Amino acid sequence: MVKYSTEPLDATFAALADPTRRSILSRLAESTLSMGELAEPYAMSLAAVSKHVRVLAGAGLVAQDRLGRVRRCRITPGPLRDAADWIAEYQQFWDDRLDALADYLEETTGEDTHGYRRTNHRRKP
Amino acid sequence: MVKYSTEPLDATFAALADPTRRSILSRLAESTLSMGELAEPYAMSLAAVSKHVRVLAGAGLVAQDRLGRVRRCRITPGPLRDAADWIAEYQQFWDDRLDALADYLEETTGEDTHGYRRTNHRRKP
DNA sequence: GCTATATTTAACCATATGGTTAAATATAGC
DNA sequence: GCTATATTTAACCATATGGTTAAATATAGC
Repeated sequence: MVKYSTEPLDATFAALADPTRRSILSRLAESTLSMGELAEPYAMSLAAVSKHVRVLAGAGLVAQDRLGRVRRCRITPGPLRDAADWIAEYQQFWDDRLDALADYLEETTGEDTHGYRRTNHRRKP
Repeated sequence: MVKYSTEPLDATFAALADPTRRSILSRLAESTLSMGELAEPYAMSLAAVSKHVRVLAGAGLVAQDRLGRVRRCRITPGPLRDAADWIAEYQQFWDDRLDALADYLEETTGEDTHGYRRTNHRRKP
């Protein structure tokens, strides 16, 4: 119903969920670009691209510097680190797939190991 | 207007953009859980949680095994790896912040270095 | 078979999202 | 100052999202 907190991670992941926005970030990783340059390759209006940049800026992923009448965009990757850190918590799962499968089988066959299965594994190798 | 491709990354990042869904993933990283167990801590209906799990399952992040009338959910982290890989492309930016700032200043002062600024830097240390 | 339990599905609602075109704003440059 | 250019903002629209309650479905267990 209501938005709970609009945590930074919400905004970051939501910003990354759109292919146009990922493309924009990817291009800004190569060089800074004005709005016009940014919009050129996409089959949508400049106004639409402007909105996408606003979403990225709202998530703190992009900043705009005004140089005269042109707005030059650059990437500000801080929030990406937090997103990467969040995901990294799960890295063990794709590192140790067989292990995870073993745990899963163990669990579904009924053993009582509530919540403490992978305790002795290293989180970040 | 129309959805372009609904690429896997779109679905993955969109799924991660909701705090309830991140919480669900986080809990499923500890152990598998039935729908009822999953829903218990949240201030929303079981139907709402069921929808969240559907979104996660649609993104390939969660699978459900039917054991009688109970659906036991488990994490399937494959898509997380792809998301992490996507983000990792930008890691140099938060690794080398000062370097990036230098490049930015260089660019805004007008040097013609189109697109090949960070060429000699290691992408993945 | 009947009843209770676990879960999903349907119908609905309010708000968010991603796009449009047209108007507004601000600086460039003569 | 006037005109062109770069960009944003406004008003609008269709669809998606995240929630609700009520009904439907399916198995458990006597």
